[in-house]
Amino acid sequence: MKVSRAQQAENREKILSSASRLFREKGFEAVAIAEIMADAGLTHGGFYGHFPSKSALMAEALALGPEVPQGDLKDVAKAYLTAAHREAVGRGCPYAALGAEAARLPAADRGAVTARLKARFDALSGEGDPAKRRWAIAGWSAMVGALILSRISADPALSDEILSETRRAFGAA
Amino acid sequence: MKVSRAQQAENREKILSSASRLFREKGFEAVAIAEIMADAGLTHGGFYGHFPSKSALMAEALALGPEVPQGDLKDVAKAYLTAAHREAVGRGCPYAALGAEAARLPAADRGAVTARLKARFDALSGEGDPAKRRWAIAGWSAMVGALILSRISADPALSDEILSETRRAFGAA
DNA sequence: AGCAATACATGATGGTCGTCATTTATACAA
DNA sequence: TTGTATAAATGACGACCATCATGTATTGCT
Repeated sequence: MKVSRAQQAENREKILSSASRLFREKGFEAVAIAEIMADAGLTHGGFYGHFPSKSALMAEALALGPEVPQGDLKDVAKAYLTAAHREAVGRGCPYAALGAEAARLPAADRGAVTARLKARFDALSGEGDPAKRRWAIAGWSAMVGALILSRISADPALSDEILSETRRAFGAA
Repeated sequence: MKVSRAQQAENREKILSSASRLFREKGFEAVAIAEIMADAGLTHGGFYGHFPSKSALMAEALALGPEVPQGDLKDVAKAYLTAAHREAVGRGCPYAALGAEAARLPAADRGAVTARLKARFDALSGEGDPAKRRWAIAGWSAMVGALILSRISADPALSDEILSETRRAFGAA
């Protein structure tokens, strides 16, 4: 059964957002296409009318995710390094949830993520200020790393400490 | 065919080290038990004599990996944030290669990694010096994050920049 | 209004995987 | 030396998955 053009576009977006969330929650290999389609309210057969492969879907889903936060590093740290973000894997940072799996994608499929990454560094860097750019890169790395490590720790105290101490390293209480 | 006690222990270690490398290279779900066993020079059937499940193997394999590097943060950064480390995923840092997947393990299976993580922070922290501990946590987070982000980038220049700028943020040329 | 295009549903296929039951051959104890 | 415990090999099972072929109903054009 055919659907309207508008409905088709809507379905594509729904597939993409379902995939993005499920991939972050369970990992790329652990999610089946049928599961994504069901989550989007469709059946598995229609998938290949929207995307050429599961990897292509992953490549697009990776470049989704929350908008680049506004403000300087300190503000970003205060919003990013929270227990709520640690818990909400499915709605959180794609680099922290899927970074290692993104790195395993063939280089040809990593163009979109790379562009997003570049844009984020540019947004956090000053115009032509090398020192500021350096701290943007090292600082953003610290946030992603801290979130991942805090998620690994089975000890809640250590997990909290990783978040709070990294926050304080940015001068954010 | 039964083997000697020594041979059995040796086999177990071989399974563990093969698993550790393959998991880092390809991810947890992408590696089959038969593949691990073949890499260890055995067949798949013997696996469950050594480990109760694939997850249990993952939990043990995660706590393996390179020794905690000696020296202060600057020295660690110089050794950790290199192109060679970025390329050698299978022989590199388990947190950077498997961090997100480790976080998805049930808490009961994360005890060993958590202990390793704690030990690393303690090794990098001064004795009872809160400021030093803060920088150990934030600094180690930055290294793990930078390595992951540099592996995501499909643009070699950006990938190199992430490593070198983060290195310089530690005062390491 | 009628028809051709097509988006999604249904169903199938070939392959893979984790796990377990059974067999085989060897180590170790008696 | 002989018998038994057992580590690993072989093989099987049920489930699941990515992808594709075909059916079907609805859209959008003429």
